[in-house]
Amino acid sequence: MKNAPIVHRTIREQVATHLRHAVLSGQLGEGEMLREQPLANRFGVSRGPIRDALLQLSQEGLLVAEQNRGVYVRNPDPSIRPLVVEMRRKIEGFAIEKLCGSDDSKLDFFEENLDCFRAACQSGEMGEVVEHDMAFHRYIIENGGGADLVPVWAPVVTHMMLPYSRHRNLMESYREHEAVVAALRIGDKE
Amino acid sequence: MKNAPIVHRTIREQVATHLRHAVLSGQLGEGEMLREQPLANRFGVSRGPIRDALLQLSQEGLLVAEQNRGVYVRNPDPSIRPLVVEMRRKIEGFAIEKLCGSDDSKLDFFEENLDCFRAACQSGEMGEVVEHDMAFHRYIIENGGGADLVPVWAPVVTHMMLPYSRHRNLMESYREHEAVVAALRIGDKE
DNA sequence: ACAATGCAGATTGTTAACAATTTGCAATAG
DNA sequence: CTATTGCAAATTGTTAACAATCTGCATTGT
Repeated sequence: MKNAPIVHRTIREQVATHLRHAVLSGQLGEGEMLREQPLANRFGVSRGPIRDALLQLSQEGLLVAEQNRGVYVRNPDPSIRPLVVEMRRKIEGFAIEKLCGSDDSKLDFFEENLDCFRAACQSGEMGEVVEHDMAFHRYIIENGGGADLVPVWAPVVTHMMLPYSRHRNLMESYREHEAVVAALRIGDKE
Repeated sequence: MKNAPIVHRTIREQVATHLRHAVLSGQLGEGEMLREQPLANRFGVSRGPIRDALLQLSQEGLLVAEQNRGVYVRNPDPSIRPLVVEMRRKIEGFAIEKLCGSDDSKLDFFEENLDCFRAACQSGEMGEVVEHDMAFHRYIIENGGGADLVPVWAPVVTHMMLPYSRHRNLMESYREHEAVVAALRIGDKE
């Protein structure tokens, strides 16, 4: 019997992805404080899983946690951006290369994701855009690089997407994804 | 009035650094399970901070957490090692470069750290070795790259140090540190 | 004999109460 | 009037009990 895709995620994961989307889609401004109790009330859970989610997002570099003082949205330092951009290219290039000689069934995911991503970009729903954009890159890493590459990749892509949540040409991002998928189809290594 | 260096660290941090040293110094073998209650008893605290520490170390890539099944020491995938090595070089090179034209008072730290590191290498106390090795690299990142670079760097250096905790020439590592400090003294960029 | 089912134990996930720390403001001394 | 001290409220850190989930093994039915 085949397992359906996981439905039972832990509360921590649900809160973490929700907050991640909220920050990357610009619903939460830079420097904005995130208090535990209000978040717990808002999600209808206790503070425990909220704390876990905030700790996780702090580790990813999306938030900054100060001891006994709370957590706020990171204001990214632009000076390290060139380094981060180069690292993202290196990591995803590494994963894509390994993905080339791979099963064609993988392409099905990309086709579907591309459709969703384009629709989201056109509608301008930033929450949806972030959702499918992250899913696209994450799929490349998990299937090409393996589980060990995920912890290395996560903070990099987080820092990449942080400052561009606002002023960013959505359709341009879409064309980049499109180009990657096209290259994968013909097995190119570019 | 001047604040003394922080003495009040949170339990989560203490547990996290302790476990990190335990894994990197080889006291915990690959694949070994880490149960929450036994750890809580061992440290004389409750499960809460232990859970936080395990989550943090999982995010760093040192441990692997499976839902409702526990946490174990990661068995690093050697195939991604070349990529990780290159990333570490890029990151630390970036930070060291920015550290070059910097205050000479910074050198004091390196001198002292170098002494401690050499002593630890000679005595063979792996716990101490890991302690000062990590402190050396972390100081470079925090002072050269800024707080924003830490989340990106942490998983990389973790994955770097994981497989080499055992078969690794300690004195060779020491000479590398020595060379870096010597280069910093004359302001070299290498 | 063999596979499916169903407990019991162990383990993680969640909750709510409690403790410790920080912060802003008011009272007070200089 | 200014600076310092000392609460009081808000907030995070910790704890212990409770709930949900997984694992292994015995039982059962075929």
